[in-house]
Amino acid sequence: MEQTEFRIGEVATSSGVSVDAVRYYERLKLLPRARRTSGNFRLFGPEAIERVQFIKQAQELGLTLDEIQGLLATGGAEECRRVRDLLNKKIEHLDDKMKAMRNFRRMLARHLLECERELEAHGDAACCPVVAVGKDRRVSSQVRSKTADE
Amino acid sequence: MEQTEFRIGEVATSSGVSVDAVRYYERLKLLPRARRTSGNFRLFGPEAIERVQFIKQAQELGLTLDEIQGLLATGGAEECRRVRDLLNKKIEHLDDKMKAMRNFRRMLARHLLECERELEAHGDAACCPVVAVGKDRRVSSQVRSKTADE
DNA sequence: CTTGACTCTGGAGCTAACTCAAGGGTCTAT
DNA sequence: ATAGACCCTTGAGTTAGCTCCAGAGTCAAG
Repeated sequence: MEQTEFRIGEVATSSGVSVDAVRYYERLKLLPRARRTSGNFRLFGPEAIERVQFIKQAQELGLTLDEIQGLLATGGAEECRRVRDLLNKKIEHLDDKMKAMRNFRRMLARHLLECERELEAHGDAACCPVVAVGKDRRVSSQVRSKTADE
Repeated sequence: MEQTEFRIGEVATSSGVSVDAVRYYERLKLLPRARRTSGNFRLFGPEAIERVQFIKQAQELGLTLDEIQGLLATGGAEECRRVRDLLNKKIEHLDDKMKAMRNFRRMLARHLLECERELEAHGDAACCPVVAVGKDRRVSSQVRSKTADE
């Protein structure tokens, strides 16, 4: 039969974080306070595991625990609207980021190509061209006045 | 005529970081040590600005200064190969991340939809469904044995 | 009822990436 | 030559997100 209660260690290992981290999340209210055994051991439901995994995922994409916190509502209509707005913002943000990522990827790929051409051409005498990174980007306009415009 | 020398403040403001950060990058060798005026003021060339911008970009995509450091070679063939390999790894990594991002985006979008449906249907009596995040993801398999397999 | 693995709390310590402060020089416009 | 904006170094402080520790209690198996 399916297990429905988990002690902190199980939650931790089955979602790939430390028990300390789980307690930490609880302190920050990213997890609802777990109920306890008579001996004061935490008992989590399976949704806790899922939530920890959600947290990890979101984190890897650069959200802070604070932002993640915001995505995890528990309330009624008011809260729901707030979460909806946040979701919208976050999605937009993700879209921007994916675009930036594609650009950056292109840049790296270009450097990679240069790198390989250089090695091909000059072998052990090659001189890595990646140093002059960003060579072809418009930059340093409006750096004119040293006493900058307020 | 084009300006070709910049003091630290110009580098900082024109690439959107603090002067402290610029000095910090120099200490970490993300920037080559700048030459100095007779009065010991740093003088940077325009490539410093570009490099700082590169750093910022990379950072926003989740690279650490350490990793970025690795991408900025200065050496010969050996180094070039190292950078090439790193570039390859990073590109692969970026691809993974973009995929994860698309998934996460989909998840958020789904939550958003639920959120809106709920608000539509129940108005001010709505109860945010985002709490039960990750509901439809296969999870908590192999959480069987409490004394985990080493 | 003992043993060994697990858990508890509270608080200190750690890393990354800065930021701030003190105390003192430099530069340039007037 | 002086004011005010800028810069120097050294070193300490900050925030996020944990991790580690001590000292003590709990739980399941044998």
